[in-house]
Amino acid sequence: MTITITDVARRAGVSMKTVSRVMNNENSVSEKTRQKVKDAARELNYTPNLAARGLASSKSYLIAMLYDIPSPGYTIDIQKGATRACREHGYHLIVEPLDVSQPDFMDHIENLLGHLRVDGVILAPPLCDRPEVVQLLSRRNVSYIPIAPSSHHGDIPVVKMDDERAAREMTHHIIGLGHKDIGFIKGHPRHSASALRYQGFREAMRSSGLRINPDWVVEGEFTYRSGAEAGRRILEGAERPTAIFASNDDMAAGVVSIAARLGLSVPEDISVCGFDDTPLASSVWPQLTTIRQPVRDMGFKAAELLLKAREEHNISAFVLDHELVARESCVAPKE
Amino acid sequence: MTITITDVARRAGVSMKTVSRVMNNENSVSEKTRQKVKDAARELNYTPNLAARGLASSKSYLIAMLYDIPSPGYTIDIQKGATRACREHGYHLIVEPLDVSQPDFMDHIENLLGHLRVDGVILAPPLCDRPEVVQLLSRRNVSYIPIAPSSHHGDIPVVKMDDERAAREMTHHIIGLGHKDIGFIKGHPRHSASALRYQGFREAMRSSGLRINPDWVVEGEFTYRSGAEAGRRILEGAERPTAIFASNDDMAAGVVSIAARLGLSVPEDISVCGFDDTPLASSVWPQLTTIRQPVRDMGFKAAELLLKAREEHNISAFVLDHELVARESCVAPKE
DNA sequence: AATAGCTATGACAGCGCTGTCAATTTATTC
DNA sequence: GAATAAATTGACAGCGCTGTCATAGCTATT
Repeated sequence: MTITITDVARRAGVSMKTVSRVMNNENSVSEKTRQKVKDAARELNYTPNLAARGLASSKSYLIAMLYDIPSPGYTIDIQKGATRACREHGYHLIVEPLDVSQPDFMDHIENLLGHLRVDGVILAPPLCDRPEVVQLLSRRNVSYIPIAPSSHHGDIPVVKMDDERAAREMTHHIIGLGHKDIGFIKGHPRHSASALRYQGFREAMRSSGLRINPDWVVEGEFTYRSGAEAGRRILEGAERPTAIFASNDDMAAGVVSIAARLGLSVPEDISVCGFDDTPLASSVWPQLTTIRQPVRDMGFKAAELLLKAREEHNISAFVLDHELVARESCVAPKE
Repeated sequence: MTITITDVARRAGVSMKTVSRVMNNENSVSEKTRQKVKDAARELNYTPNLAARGLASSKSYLIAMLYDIPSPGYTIDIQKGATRACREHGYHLIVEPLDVSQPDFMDHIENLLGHLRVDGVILAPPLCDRPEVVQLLSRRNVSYIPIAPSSHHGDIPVVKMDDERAAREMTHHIIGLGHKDIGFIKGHPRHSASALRYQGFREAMRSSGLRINPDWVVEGEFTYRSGAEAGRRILEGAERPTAIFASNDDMAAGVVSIAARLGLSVPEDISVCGFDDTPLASSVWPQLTTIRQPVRDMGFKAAELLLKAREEHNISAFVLDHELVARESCVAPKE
C-alpha cells in the first residue's frame, strides 16, 4: 500500500532512475522534468524509503551521537543542534548513551557500527578523548567529529569554543564594573577546560595590571558542593574579594549559597559569576552572570561537518562564539 | 568487503535462510545447526545489515523517542532506559527533539515516520497529551507508548509512576520523624502531577489525624524561584511549620536558599523535602530528601512494551516503583 | 554535412536480507 | 515396518531503491 518510486515514475511519465535523481537533488535533470517529478511526488505524497535507499547506496542516512554521562543539559543541547542539521539534509539522529565505566561499552559501539553503518558519528566529551573509541572509529573508517576535545585529532576538524577567551572576557567584564579584588575558583583539574579558564582569568588580570591574591584562588571540582567549600575558604579569610569568578555555574551557585549562610548577600556584598549558562544559572536567585556556551551550535556544526561537502575539512577547528550573559549576580562593588 | 549472510551460510554449510533463522532467534532450528551457524558468524565477525533486514521484512529495527523541552535530566534518563531495552532486542533509538511552539513540529514527525518507518514511538510528556500527535501516530498505524500522560489513551498501555502514593509516603516519612506542623508547596497548576502530589499529602495528613494549616500551603510553579517565594511566604508568617514538603526539587532548593537568607538553617531549624531526585537534589547542600522517580525504568518499560510480544498489552498501565531517598535535608524536629 | 562532445534519460542488475512454500529429514503412531 | 505427523531445511523471488553503463537527443566544431 505504500507508494514507491515506481508509482511516482509512472505518474510523472519518466523512469525510476530519473525520479531517483530528482529526489537526490542530482544536477543532470532538466528543469522541466524535475518539476514534473516533484509535482508527481507531492501529489502522491511520496517519501523515499530509507532502508531501500540505504541498501542500494550503502549509506544509512543516519548519524549517531555517542555520549557518556556528562551533564544532561549539555547532551540535550547537542542533540537539538545536531537534529537541526540532520533535518536539513534528510538525515536522522540516533543516540547511544554509553558508560565508559562499564566493561562492555565498546561492544555497544561495535554493534551500532555493525548494524547500522551510520554515516557519521558525533563524539561528545569526554568520549572524544578516549583513544580506543577514536581508534575503533577510524579503523572502521567511520568519520566522526569530536566536540570540545582536549586531545589532539590529527586532520579531523573539531568543534569547540574558546574557553580561555571567554574567561578573559568575563574577567574584563568584572573589572569593567569596578572590581579590583577578584577571587577565582578553578574547575576540576582533570578537565582541560579548567586550565584554559584559569589561564584566561590570569591573562585578563595581568593585562589590566591587577594583582591576583593567591588566597583567593581555590581549586574546586565543578560541583555545587566544591564551589560552596571553595567559597567558604575565600570568604572566611581576613580580607575578602569583592567578586568571585567560579569556573562553572554549579560552583557559582555553591558560592551564592555559602555567602548567604555567612550573612553576605549577593550581589550587594559580593558579586559572583559562573560559566556555562546551565539551567541552574537562570533558576537560582539571584540569577547568575555567566558565559553561555554555544552547545547547540556545536551540535549543529558537528552534524553539518559530517553531512556537507568536505570543502571545510581542511580547517582544523571550528571555534564557535560564546556569549557573556550579564545577570543579577554581578554588579559594581559598593562605595 | 563486508561480510554477508551468504558468507556465513557457506562457512556453516547451510542455506542463507537457516542463518537468517538463527540470527533472528527463530525456533525451528536444531540445536546442532544453530550452534554451527553461531560459530561461523562469530568467526567471521558477522553482523546483519539492518537496512537489508528492514527492506526485506518491512521493519526498521528502530524506535523513536519524541520529546519536547522537558527537563534535560528526565529526557536523558528515558533515553538511557529505552536504549537498554533496545540493546536487548537488537534495536536502536532515534531521537526527535520537538518544539510544540513551532508551527512545523508536526512536519518533523511526519518526516520521521515517512522516511524511517520506525517500529514504535515513545512519547515523553508533555507530547503524549497532544491530541494531534497521538492521532497522527494512530492514523499511520504506528504503535506508541505514552510516558506519564495526563490524558486518557484508550487501549494503549501507558507507563507511569504513582505520584499520589509517593507524596503520601513522603508525608508519612516526615510525620514519622516527629513533625506535626508541615507546610506544602504545590506545583504548577497545569501539570497533572501537581494535583496528585497535593492529594497524597492531604491524604497522609488526614489519615494521621494531622491538621493542615492553610497558611502553609502555597502554590508554586515548579521553579527554584517560585519555591523560594513560596518558602518565604510560609517562613515569614507568625507561626512556622517544622517541615516543608515542596512538590519538586527545584522548589525545595529554593526553600533551602530562602531559609538561609532568613537566618534559618536546614535541617536544624526547618526540614525540607523535594520530589524527583534531579541532579540538583544531591548537589545542593544540604542534600535533599526526595522521591526518586523511576524515569529510567519508565524508558526501559516503554521500549520493552514496543518491542516485546504483545501479551502485556491488555494491561492498561504499568506503574513503576519510585523510591524515597532520605538525605540530609529532613530530620526530626528540635526538642 | 559529418564528427565530436555534451547533456538528459533509461534499462537493468543487484544491494543483503526475509517471506513463502515446497522438500527433506526425523519422530511418532498403530 | 508402513503410514502419518512434526520438525528442519532450502530454493527462490523480491523488498524499494541506486550504481553502472548504454542510449538518445543536442549543440558546437571543423
